[in-house]
Amino acid sequence: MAIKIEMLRCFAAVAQSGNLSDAAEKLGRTPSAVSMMLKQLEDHLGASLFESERKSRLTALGRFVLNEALRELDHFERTISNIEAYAGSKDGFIRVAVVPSVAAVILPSALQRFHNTRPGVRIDVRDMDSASVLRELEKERVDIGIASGEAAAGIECETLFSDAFGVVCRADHPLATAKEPIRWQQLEGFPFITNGICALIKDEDFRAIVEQSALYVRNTTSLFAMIRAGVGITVLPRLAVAGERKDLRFLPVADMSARRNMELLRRAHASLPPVCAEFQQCVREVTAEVAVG
Amino acid sequence: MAIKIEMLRCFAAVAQSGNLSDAAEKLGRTPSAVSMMLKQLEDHLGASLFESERKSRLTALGRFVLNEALRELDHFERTISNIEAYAGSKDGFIRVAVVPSVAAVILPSALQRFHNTRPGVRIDVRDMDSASVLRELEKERVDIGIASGEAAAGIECETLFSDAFGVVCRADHPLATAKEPIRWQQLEGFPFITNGICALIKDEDFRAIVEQSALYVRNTTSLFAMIRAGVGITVLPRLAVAGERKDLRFLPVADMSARRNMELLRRAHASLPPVCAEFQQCVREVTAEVAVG
DNA sequence: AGAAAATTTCAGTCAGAATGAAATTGAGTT
DNA sequence: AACTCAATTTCATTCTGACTGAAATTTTCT
Repeated sequence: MAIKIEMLRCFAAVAQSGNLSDAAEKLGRTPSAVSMMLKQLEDHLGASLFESERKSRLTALGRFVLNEALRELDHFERTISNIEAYAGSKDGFIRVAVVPSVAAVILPSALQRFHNTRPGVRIDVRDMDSASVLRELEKERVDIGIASGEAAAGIECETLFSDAFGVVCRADHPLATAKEPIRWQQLEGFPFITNGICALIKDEDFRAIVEQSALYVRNTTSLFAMIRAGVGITVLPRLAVAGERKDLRFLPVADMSARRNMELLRRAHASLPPVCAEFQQCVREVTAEVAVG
Repeated sequence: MAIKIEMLRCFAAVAQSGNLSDAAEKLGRTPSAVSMMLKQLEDHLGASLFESERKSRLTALGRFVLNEALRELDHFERTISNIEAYAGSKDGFIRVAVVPSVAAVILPSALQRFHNTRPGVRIDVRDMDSASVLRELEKERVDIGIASGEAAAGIECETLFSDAFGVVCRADHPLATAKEPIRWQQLEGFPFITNGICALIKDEDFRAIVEQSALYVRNTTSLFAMIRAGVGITVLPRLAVAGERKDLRFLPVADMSARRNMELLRRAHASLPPVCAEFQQCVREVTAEVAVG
């Protein structure tokens, strides 16, 4: 029997819960059903996925398969929800990919404004990093993107606003009391947490700071958690720190070139429905009102 | 009933063959089975996928679903073959993503050499553009990449060779007889076909040429076909033109900065099996022997 | 309108997956 | 080492839902 998606779902559930009965519960099946399906998969592959009979500890193959399976299940689920969303929308359907900070600060108002004039149009918003926004746009998985970074061929872009980088630290950090904009050299000696957006700053004094950093954190939530915990400081655009202002400080920096441009992106030559243009207009208006940058 | 992958496969087959009975044949099912499955899908979505009863002409929803379905089916198939390849390899398993020119020129010898010392190791090679190589590497879908372009955070790179850009045209093109390296301004007035790699050349004289170009072609095969047909000329790295030399000319250019570096890429901190290192060594050796750049 | 082809409907069949009980295995305990 | 308890596997049975083939319907072409 060929591998089926149900087998992957089943295996993933077991691998993640670490035992068979919990997985069975999660899947809404009896343990025996899960056991048989797992056996089928192992028979097909001709090797075992777990180290022992008790289903904790994966083999190397198991880890590999789990990785692939999770990816495939996620892809499948996104495909289905994309299709269902499109089918369920009578008056139009717009898919938007944005970076988290825009999703948090700009989009809520833009969505509300758009919804007032066009209540029937369905909008799918996904947040991801800038590179992924570009990619999803190229692959025609979304209609509109908002991200920083240069547009690739075949992508039109229009600058929405420009956002200055600054130092992010706890309120009780020595730098927090600085009266002047921070120079990169001042960061020297303080534990620094590098993040994905740091790659945009080319200044060599700053690169030196990044070089010395021992920590690289992708996820913004854990990044803030670490700063709160006093693990170190980081550098982010102002917009990314909006909403975290209570216990954290955003300190302007002297390097005026440390900015990112946020671009409104769409595929060139794509024939988007007219509502798409209206939605973009909402985004522009809200951006102007929020008056960032 | 929820959407299942079989429904997508079924729909894609019908949409692509344009009629139900051929699709049924292709799927190894009877037409009635296919019809029922299709009906299930349409019922679930609450809208029809085809314009008329005869299954040619898709609705807008149909086109959208076909797009998504093909993507998903491809993704699924790749997941399965990845898993089966890993499971079927006793002595190791290496996944490589490379740009087409390297796949054609460097990899064959490198694979052969590696296979001589390590016959049991399975290697999966996929060719794609540079951006996709990076992406596949980041997503842990491949272990090793060969591509041009700057490495993102978390990716180690090592320059393999440097490849000069040149003008590609038919043997009977006026420029083909030039004795001197071509200057970008000389391209003015000739129909120019832009391609994906052109984005790497920043020279503003060249950018002006690209601006005026009315054609953008991604696929290398059709790019060569168009040049052969006399539609226009283009600019490519030397290696990408290797093997097409019979009827096409590769003309060196005066702009010495027009080069791309080909990098050997791997995830930093990834614990790759030792055979991976051996394979990389084969690539380095073959590169040195072919002595490109 | 009529013939031919394609598609849908319907009832019956069949395959494969799920169940529940019983057997087996594994980990921890005395 | 024997025992206990829980987890897992096996097995026979049941059940679900997908497939088939024939008949009905619809569409297209003449």
